[in-house]
Amino acid sequence: MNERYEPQAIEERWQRRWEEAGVFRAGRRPEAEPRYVLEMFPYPSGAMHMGHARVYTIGDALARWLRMRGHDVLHPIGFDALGLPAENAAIKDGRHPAERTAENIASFRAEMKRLGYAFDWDREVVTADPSYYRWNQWFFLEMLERGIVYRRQGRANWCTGCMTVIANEQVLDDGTCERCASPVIEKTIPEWAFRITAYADRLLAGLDELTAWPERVVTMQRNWIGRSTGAEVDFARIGGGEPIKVFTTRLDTIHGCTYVVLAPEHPLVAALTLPERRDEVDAFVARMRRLDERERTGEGAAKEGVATGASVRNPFTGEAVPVWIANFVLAGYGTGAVMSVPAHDQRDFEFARKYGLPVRTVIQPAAGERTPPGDRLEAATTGDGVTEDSGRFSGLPSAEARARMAELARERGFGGPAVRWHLRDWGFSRQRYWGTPIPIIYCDDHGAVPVPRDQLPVRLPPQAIITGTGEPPLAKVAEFVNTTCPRCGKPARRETETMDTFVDSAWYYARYLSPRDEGRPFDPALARRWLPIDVYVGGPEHAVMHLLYFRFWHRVMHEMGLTAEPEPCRRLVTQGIVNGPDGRKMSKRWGNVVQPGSMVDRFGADTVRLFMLFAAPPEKDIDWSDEQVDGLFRFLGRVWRLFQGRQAVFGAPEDALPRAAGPWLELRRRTHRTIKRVTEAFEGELKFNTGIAALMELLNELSALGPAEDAPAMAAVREALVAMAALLGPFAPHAAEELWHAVLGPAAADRLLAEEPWPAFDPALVVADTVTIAVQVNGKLRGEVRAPAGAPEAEVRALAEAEERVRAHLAGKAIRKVVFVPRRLLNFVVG
RNA sequence: GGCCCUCUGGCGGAAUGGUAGACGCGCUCGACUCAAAAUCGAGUGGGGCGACCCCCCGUCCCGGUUCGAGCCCGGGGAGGGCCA
Repeated sequence: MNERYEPQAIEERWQRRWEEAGVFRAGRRPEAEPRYVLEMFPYPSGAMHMGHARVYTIGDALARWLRMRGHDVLHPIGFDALGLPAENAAIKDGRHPAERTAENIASFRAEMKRLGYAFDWDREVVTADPSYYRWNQWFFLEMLERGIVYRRQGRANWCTGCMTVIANEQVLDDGTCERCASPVIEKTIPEWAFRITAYADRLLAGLDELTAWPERVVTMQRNWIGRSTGAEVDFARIGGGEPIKVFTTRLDTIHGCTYVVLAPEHPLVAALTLPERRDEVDAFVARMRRLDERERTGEGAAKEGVATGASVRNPFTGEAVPVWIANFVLAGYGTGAVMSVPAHDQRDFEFARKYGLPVRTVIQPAAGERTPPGDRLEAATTGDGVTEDSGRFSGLPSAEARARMAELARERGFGGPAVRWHLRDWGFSRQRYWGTPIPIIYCDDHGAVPVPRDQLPVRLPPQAIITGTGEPPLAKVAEFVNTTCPRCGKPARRETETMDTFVDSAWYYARYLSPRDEGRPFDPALARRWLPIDVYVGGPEHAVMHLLYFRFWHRVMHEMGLTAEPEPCRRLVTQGIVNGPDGRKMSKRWGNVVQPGSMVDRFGADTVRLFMLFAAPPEKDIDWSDEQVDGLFRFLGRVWRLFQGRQAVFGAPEDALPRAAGPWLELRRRTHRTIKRVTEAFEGELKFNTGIAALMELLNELSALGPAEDAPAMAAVREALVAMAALLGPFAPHAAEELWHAVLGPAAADRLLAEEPWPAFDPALVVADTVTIAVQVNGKLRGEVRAPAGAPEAEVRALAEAEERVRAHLAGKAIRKVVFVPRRLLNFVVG
């Protein structure tokens, strides 16, 4: 070993050795229990940043540890290479996204290799590669046949000048196009969608099985799926026509309904509106259409609306109530229409007061102060209670009223119990270039015809001109668009929209199983061995969308018989952000960006890795800290010098170990306790920071000891050194290899620590034979005594009472009670 | 507004209801050196203390349960996340 710790001198060498030996290839231990460790694959925009270094370091430590525990480990990596940022960058600098993406991937790959991640590079998957996205197309066709993919009418901003779809941000406040100043109208255009709502109940129920997912993520998914039970009722239109369906969770309040509100996009708006109200309504609707959901219903947005002049009949009271249109009702949720009960819903209350609509109290609290009549109400009372002024349903508890009223609606045929979901179907067509082409051909005679499977992949034409105007760039590539109908052979046009990139990330983990498979997306036999993923590490920002699509897709694959279990992943670890040294988010704007690459140059990969793991537990945010990093570099330097200074023990015979005594026996205990503590850092909650701290403690103790003179002492030191090198393996793998080989010498020259067994501790050595017991008087610490670990209460009490300080606090007081916790504490309760 | 999370030294963070502050950073002092860097050693929650012993206070605040609460329960505050 070198005299000094110089990471630059060793890291590359070990990376090469690992690669040559292929130690990180999955499937090398067919007899062993498999483990699949996965980190969310990166979107390679620009260079790798600290956030990436953190996820991959966390996953890598786990993967390396599992390998040392004897498992056959699958730890693959790939690149999420399609998508908007690459396309936008291409628009900006005029380069083809494929070119830039390839460069970025090469840079990521190099950085990852420099950090020494134990990836099985043979399985690398790049989603921009037609050999990957052809399977997106294949799944699309499968799902189309199963009715999971369908075509629906979506809404989009259509510029009457550019004759194309444009994004919300491109529409100016006056409703004209940003580039050509022509009016923008809302147009319904067909789009493709996944029927994820058909899986809502299963996705919800499946959450119960995800016991090793962070509770936060499970809750977010539950809220996003958002099951609510209530009732649907029809409000008949006065003057006839299609009734207005409303969904409500508070049917018990319907006798207090004083108006009905529709979303601006509700299909009946135009038909309902009286001629004298039309101008005002049209203006309002037009204005609302230009705002997205957030702007309409968000914090700052005032509740506003307009009356249509029309009325509908409350099916329970027979009363006519006015129909309004308002910004806070969303077309996509429920039926796009709500019954408003201002007395018992705050939003309805505010709206009613603003527009002078009547307020009628129909619920009284079960106990306590009565709710005043509507005209004297200051705020809505929103809780359940007992109905009043509700005809034959008066005097019922809310829950019972709801059930009975829904039942009546069902009997009479104007509604009934209903369940609503917040979850919407997943519209996945994009008017973009850099995505998976949707394998559909439009024929004048046969409509939308699926591309036959043997013609996949439908490749992205490289010559597309990318403009970012909203019109699909593929539409301009004649060679791509013009084709023939697979059914009749007549000229036909290809679909020019591409798929959302969430499709790519929905199933990539399965492609890693057999990445070069040309006959199917992956090998189901391998899926039975490796899936579900044992640990999935990634950022909490993916808690809802990605992880929900990922679960959805897996369920579909499960139904197709491709996977054995319905859920894709057993355990999820969400890691925190790496902020700049100033505690702010790393960004060019703050000038606080620290590149992992430059840190590897300065300190070596091992120090950077140690920092990521030592700064805090994985799920917490951390601030980059040069001082803290310095400290970890120093730690490795101290470890290095320790080994340097103890070379005399490298050859010590193991059989002398049992004879270690005195401080050397204490050292052995410390060694075995350290093994236990570091092992625990990987089990259950991940606590790499305390695991590394335990190694630091062992180092401190070892450094404080004088030279080992006899065989047992030398053997004890050697034992500690070997353990330390091995325990360091998952955290600082390069230094660990070097140190481990230094101690073991030529005998181990052809072995690699990376695949050695994880050290075991001797249970007899982790329990101390003498313990320090705290002595309290009335719960306050007044001393401590040393006693044999198995000492009975009486013996410890005698020792404690002999302590002067304890005696002083006991003097003149009567001992009422003594609490004894073996090995830990003795508490005198005096009075 | 709803749901959820967090709050411990100067800083990052440790603590199965049982000695609060492990470990690291920073800082102070010392050793080595002509000097510096590097390294090594000692100290480091606040207060009463010149020093020791010792005592008091201390985990956002208030209350409770308990022999004993950073941890459990109730109420409040501040900060953050997600959703609207």
